[in-house]
Amino acid sequence: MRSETAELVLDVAQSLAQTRGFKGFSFRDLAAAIGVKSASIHYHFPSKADLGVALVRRYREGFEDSLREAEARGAAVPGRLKAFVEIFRASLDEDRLCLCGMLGAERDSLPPDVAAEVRDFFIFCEDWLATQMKQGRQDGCLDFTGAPQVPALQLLALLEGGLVVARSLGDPARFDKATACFLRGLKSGG
Amino acid sequence: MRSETAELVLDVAQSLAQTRGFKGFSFRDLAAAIGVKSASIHYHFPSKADLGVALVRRYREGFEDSLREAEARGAAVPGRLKAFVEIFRASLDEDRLCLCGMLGAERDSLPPDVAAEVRDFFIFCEDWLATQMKQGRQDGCLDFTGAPQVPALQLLALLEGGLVVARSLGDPARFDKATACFLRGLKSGG
DNA sequence: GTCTATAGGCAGATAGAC
DNA sequence: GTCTATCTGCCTATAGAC
Repeated sequence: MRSETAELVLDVAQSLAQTRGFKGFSFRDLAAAIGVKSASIHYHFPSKADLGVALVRRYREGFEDSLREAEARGAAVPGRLKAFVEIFRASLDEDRLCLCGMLGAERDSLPPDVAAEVRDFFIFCEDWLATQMKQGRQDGCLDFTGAPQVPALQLLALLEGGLVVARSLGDPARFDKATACFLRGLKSGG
Repeated sequence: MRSETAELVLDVAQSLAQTRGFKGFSFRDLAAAIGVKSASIHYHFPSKADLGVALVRRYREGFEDSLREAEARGAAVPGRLKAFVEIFRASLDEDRLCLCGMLGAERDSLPPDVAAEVRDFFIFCEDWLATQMKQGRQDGCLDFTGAPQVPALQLLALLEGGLVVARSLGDPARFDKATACFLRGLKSGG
């Protein structure tokens, strides 16, 4: 279990990391935002690398929870893919990137442990998506040729890149167009 | 005309920006790499914002030159799209991102002038790609429904995101699979 | 758990000699 | 054009009181 303050720190850190990047916020920024001194942040997370690892791990767990929930709702494959897309889309509403899209870009200036967590996140996404693609084709609701890994990778890349481009242009609609048409193209008879 | 040293500075800065991000390199880094002192860098580029603007502008001009060259070669639309993809792919060979993919992610911690140049870059790419898509459909070599802007955006996002994911996973082949299959899907009869 | 205080380093930027 | 020297400010991180 993590203390309330530690969770608050992670909330603020995530928001700043998704907008400014890992090097774009400091312990002082976090401290000021929650009304403590930076030394207190170090009490909860000794180093910035520790904070980064916790940040990405929690982020991935959030993804896993959301997706499990979509599966538990009994959603079929297209609904599950839509749920996946909407997690990304929600970031855009707050003018943020995917945390791991941001950190993945910054890889070479990241503490190695953090970079490893980002890698794990992408692997998780690719695996989950590939599983859905395979299942969808079996169910007859998706139509594509070749390995399920390919549309999985395409969707993941489209989402990560779509956030960057749409946010840079200040136009979320561009993200919506690109992703909606991609999903439509995957559907059998679409 | 820019001095030889200034061009050298831009070369090093571009390489570092594509790997570590804009906040991931300093005037001292650039100076050390080319064997001068940081004050000399300030002589050529008074502020880091000035350097950033010059960097992105030169990058876009390089794109424009490469694409004009592909058109001048008499390449048809599929060949032109391939040329576009290969500019991105070349970054991956050096374990770099697209400069504007990186800077676009970092937008909120960028000098405003630099962010504006990045926006211009994306607009240019979208326009160029949309023009190709439209032409390709007229020529009968591309097959898609709806506005040409949509596959243009999809390809741009796929490339930017594909670089981040593939580089994060240390596997350029993932970029190749995703992009090759996307281009194949666009071709009529494919 | 949070504080004050501080160490030690690196950042962008400038002044002025050569 | 490049240099030395320096200013000012921010960063991560730690020691030790409360």
